[in-house]
Amino acid sequence: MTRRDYGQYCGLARALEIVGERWAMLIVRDLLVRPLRYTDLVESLPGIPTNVLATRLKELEQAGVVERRLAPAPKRGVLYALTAAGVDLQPALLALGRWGAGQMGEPQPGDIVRPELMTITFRAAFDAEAASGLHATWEVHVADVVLHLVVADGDLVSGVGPAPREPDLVITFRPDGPPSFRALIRAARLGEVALTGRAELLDPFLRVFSLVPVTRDVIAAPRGG
Amino acid sequence: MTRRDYGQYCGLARALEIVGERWAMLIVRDLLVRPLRYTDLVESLPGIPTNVLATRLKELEQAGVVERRLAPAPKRGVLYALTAAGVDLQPALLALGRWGAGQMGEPQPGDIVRPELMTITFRAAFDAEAASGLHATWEVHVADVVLHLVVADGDLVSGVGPAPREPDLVITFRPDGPPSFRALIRAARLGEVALTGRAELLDPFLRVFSLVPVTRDVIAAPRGG
DNA sequence: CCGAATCCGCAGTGATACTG
DNA sequence: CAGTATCACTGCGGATTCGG
Repeated sequence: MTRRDYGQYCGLARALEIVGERWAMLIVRDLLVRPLRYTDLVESLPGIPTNVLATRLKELEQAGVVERRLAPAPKRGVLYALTAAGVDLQPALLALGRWGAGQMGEPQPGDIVRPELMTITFRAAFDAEAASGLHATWEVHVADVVLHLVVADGDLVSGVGPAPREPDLVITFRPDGPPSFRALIRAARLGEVALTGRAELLDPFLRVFSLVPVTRDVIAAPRGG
Repeated sequence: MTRRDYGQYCGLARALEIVGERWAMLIVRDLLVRPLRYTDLVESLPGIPTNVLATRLKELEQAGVVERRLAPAPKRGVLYALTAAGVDLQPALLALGRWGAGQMGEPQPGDIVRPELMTITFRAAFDAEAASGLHATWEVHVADVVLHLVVADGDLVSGVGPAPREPDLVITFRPDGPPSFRALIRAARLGEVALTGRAELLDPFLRVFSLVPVTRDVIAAPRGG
């Protein structure tokens, strides 16, 4: 058994053999936002050694999670993107992120906070049930970054950049401290964000993106056998 | 930043700092079946160095994921069990397991297959929608291990040992090869399992525990910003 | 500039032996 | 049963260098 091989016939063990190494899941997370070039990843993952990044990208490509693409016209080069199997990691990744969010306190001084990642946090926080019957497009402006959120009856599309069509409401957040999702929600609750458009869509926004603790599954009571 | 610290304010990064180290998730997986003693874990995780196990247990205890308990009367000693926060990892762990299951082929010679883990696989495979309105108790006998499954209208309780009440149907599987979940389902589909009780509950069993690929989330199309 | 490869020191891991 | 102790090894962190 190689170092990374667990030697068990188990889906979880298999998953960890593929994306369980250090930095691997964070690479997938960043690529869930959009395809990135090598150098984007380097600055997007503060502290990652370049040799480790290169190794992970090869391993993930080998495993069919990531694929190399040629970047389109203006800037030639390589783009790293998720394959379908890579995108399929999203539910697991969001679930892990939700759990971790519950284990987090306030941002520590020195913690990196990148507003682009809110794209993913919005997906993790999205409450499909609360959004049933709702149709709305928001744009969130935070720290020079523009995000868009399109909710259509229980479905969410979130990404960086302006909305594909005129947004119903633009929420502009000028944070004092780190531009985190929490800080945004806090400010929005307190009315400390600027609104442009249909301001009545702020309440649905807060209801649909709440990131409350997930309901706890019941574990079977131990019992002799 | 310490070695295991990612220095990012991100739920996923935080989660990986806690349960991202090698073997950690597999320890949590085994404790989701039932509390175990140190030596149970050693044989339950083939190949784990005992010093690594001891280190992980301390780290997970420190992080509030695992707690030490005193074992009850007949056999004194230490039991390791999940805290509420540890149990909360289950949705993420099952999601990762489902993804990994889709990346798996047939068991390799040398792969360990432990039927107790089917407890977890049943939870991962459980289709709550397909189970709505269904009330049934199954017992699965496979390779000297007894598992129970209690479905009550969209809810599942699965564990090792006999069912808490008389099971509606007992499914006995005597595998030729490795006693995996896949092999069980395959055998059940082909009628190669022994049934005791209400045999008409085999079909619901197969509908509710299928482990089909999850529906793929749509990723936002890349767009300039 | 992009996309790495290379080198070094060290921390985390694997394997085994040993102990209260 | 429930862990420590020891030691070789490998992967990681950090920095530098290199080719297109």
